[in-house]
This record gives sequence, C-alpha cells and structure tokens, in this order.
Amino acid sequence: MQKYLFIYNDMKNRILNGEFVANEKLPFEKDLCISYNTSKMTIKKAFDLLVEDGLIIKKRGVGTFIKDINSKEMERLIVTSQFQGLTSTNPKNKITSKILKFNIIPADSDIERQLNLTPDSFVYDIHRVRYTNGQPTVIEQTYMPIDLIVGLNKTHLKNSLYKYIEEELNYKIQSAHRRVSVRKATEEEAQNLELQVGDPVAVAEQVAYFDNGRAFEYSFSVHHYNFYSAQFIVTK
Amino acid sequence: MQKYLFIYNDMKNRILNGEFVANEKLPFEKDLCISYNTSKMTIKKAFDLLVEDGLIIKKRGVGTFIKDINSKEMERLIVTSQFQGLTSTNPKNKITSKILKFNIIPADSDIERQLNLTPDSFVYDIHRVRYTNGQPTVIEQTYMPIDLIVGLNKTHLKNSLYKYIEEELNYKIQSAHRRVSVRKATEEEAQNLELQVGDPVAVAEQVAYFDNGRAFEYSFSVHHYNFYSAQFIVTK
DNA sequence: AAGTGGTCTAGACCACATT
DNA sequence: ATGTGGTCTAGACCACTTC
Repeated sequence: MQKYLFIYNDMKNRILNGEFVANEKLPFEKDLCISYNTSKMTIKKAFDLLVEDGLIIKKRGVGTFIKDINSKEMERLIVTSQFQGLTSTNPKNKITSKILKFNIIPADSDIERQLNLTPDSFVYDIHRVRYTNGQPTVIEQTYMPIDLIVGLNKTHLKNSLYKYIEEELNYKIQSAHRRVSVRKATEEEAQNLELQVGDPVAVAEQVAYFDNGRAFEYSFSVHHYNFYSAQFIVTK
Repeated sequence: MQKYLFIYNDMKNRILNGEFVANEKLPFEKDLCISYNTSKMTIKKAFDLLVEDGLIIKKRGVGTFIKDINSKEMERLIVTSQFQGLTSTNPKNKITSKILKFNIIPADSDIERQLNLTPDSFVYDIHRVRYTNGQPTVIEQTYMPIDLIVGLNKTHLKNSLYKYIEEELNYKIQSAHRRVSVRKATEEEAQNLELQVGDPVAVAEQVAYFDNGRAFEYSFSVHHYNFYSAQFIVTK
C-alpha cells in the first residue's frame, strides 16, 4: 500500500476512534513527517484526503484541526461509499429483482448521445423492479452497449449487474455522473412500487463509467420515496 | 494565480472549447512540463482536478484522454457549482423571501449536537419561504449560533443570508454536508409552496461550515418537487 | 520574527501497458 | 525494452497567522 494511503487510513481511524476530539489541534505536518518517516508532500496528500472527507480542516499559518462534526455525521463517514447498484449496501438486506423487460434494441438518439455510441449501435434495454426484503424500493431502466457488456442473461439480472460486470467481465467501475429530481409517480410506477398514483418518487438519471473512461451504463431509477436518500458534500 | 490552477483552467477551457475531441489522447504530462515550463508534480496536480471534474481520464502506462462525456454533461460542467443559498443561481431570476419566523431560541439537543454548541447556547430560528420570480420554490428552516452571526436583521433575511455572512461579516463559507430525501408535503408546506397536501417535496438537511471548520448553519429545506434537482459525481 | 500550511522543483524509483 | 502515469523525496520559497 502507498504511504499516503496508509497515513490517510491510519489518521482516519485515529480520528474516528476518538483519539483526537472536536476542534483539537492535530500534530503539525512537520512533526508527522518525522513520526511517519516521510516527506511533507506525502503527509499533505494524506491530509488532503481527510479534508475531502470533511474530517479535518487546515489553516495556513496556524495548524490542522479536527472538524467539529457531530456523531451522526461520524456514522455516515464510517459507513461511507454510496456507490452500488443497490445490491450489497447492507449485507443484512436481501435484494431481489423482478424483470419487466430484457431486450436488445437500437439505441435512440438520446441513448446514443449519453453513451457516446456510433450510429446504429444496439443496447440492452433492461427494466427491473428491485426489492429489499420483499419491499419494492426502486424501478430501474438501464441501457448498456451490447458490445461492451457481453454474455448478459436473466440470471445476472436477478442478482447484481455490477457484480457481473466487475467479477465476471473484470471491468473496473470508476464513477457515475448522477442527476436527481423529484416528481409524482405514474400509474405504472405506483403499481410496481406499491404506491398510489401521485405519491412522491425520486428519479436518478445516471451515466456510469469504467476506469478507462468508457460510458457503459445510462440509467433511470425511480425510487419509492420512503427508500431514497443521498448524501454528499458540496464545496464552494 | 498558482501555476497548477492556471494550467487547470487553461486545459479546461481548451477542452470545453473543443480543442480536443472525445476519446482523443492528450499531450503527455512529460511534454506539458515543457510547454507549460513546469514540473511533473504540478502538471499532475492540475490534471487531477480535471479528473475530479470528470473531464479526463488517465491510464497509467498509456496516456491521458478526454472522457467521452456528452454535450448535456458539458453544459453542466460549464455551469458548475451548486453551492448557493439559492440566491443568484441565475442572475435572470428574481429571488424574494417571505419571513415566517425570526426568533432567538435556546438550542435543543439536536441543534446543539449538529452545530457542536456548548450547552445553553442560543441560536437564530429562521423560517422563510423563498420565491423565484414569484413562484414559491422552497421553505427554509435555518438555525445559526447568535454569537457567530452577529447583527442579523430582517432586511438580511429578505435578501441573501449568505451574502450578508460573506460580504458583511467577512466569513468564508467552505462546504456543506447535505443529506437529501423525499416525502409528502404536510399541510403547512403545501400551503406555503402552493401544493396539495401529499404532493412530493425534496427535503435537504444540511450543516454548513466556514473555512475555519466552524459549523455555522444547520438547516432543513423543503423544496417544491418541480424546482429541485441535484447533480453530483459518485466515485467508487 | 517565527512558525504554519501551500506551492513548486528536479530527479529518483515504481507499477503498468504496449511493442 | 520503452514509455506512460504514480509515488516519494529533500529542500526551496511563498502566503498567512500569531506573537
């Protein structure tokens, strides 16, 4: 493991374990260079990750301090990582799927643009309802290029698409650009999510990328209002 | 301006202006060191910002490439920056406020924890409806420590709180930890947002921080479902 | 004046992909 | 074997805060 990641993890654990309390000053970078036997740039890199996490703040000319986040925030930071195709958020929960549609269709112009496809490409057209412990929580409409995600079948859809992509196809999923909005459930959505027509749903539109930069998934998820939340840190 | 920021901005403009097209290889870091007359670390720092923005991807052993984002994403990246207390998102829009409540109250235990206050602290208790071009879009319930945000009055609330904090009090707002969920509008919310009871609303709970790490605002915003959307990039 | 974190360098070595 | 980006160093200088 890289030095800066080791230092980052180590400091993170020390902070979350309460070794330093809120607003307390951390050791100076200079001193940590000595105790971690490293250079200033490396300490800085580790600390910048902690700043990104919202765990610490640095003041030039003064020092570095624990951010006064509260215990609820702490939990969030300990859990962390919102990235998942839903599956395996919490190992206690049982995720199942009902497949509404599983076709191969020509990409329309929107899909073509979103996935940067060449004209006349084909994509999977997947429509699933996903259940957490039997409760319908989200309807997913997914488009993926057939030449990228090969050999997909219904069994994979019953389980985790992402797992198939990562473990069987050996692609690395890197990031997703997500846009969230809110609206009323349509009749079809209401039926599938066990809601009334007009009840709230959260709609997430997303383009997901491999670590090689290829867009591999364009999807819409319509979430039951009781089973959606997102956390993120906004910076100026 | 710092060198790495200059290079970052310069490359960003060149990319957004279409100097390089999707999937095209960028010049190697090594070569850019020469053309920008700088060191590898500095180029890397600039490029890492572009990676964060989701504009480029780097492949070790291969090179650096423009990400194949589509034009809709491009627009988003050009606009960028979601941070605002609502005011001045778009200069064309006229933001007004109706003040429902403006009191000073003792912090309850939740507020105390969220803002990391000492026991028996007082906070502003501000309740506003905010209008965009006359259309009610969001109800904001805001708590702020009185000893941090001094001299607040109704005039400031009519306009932008954040503007007062930054321009009059000269604090620097750095980041906000935000949690978003969805539910049905209560009767009071429905009235204020010109909705029906049970219509969808997006609820954002947020703790905002100064650049010195102090939590200065704990707020709940209840958004009209037609006037809420959020964009963010999720990474693994 | 002294000490902090921020930037930058020039160069070393490493991990990885391609040829 | 070559060349890419990734990490790391030791030290320089800068911007900022505090004393």
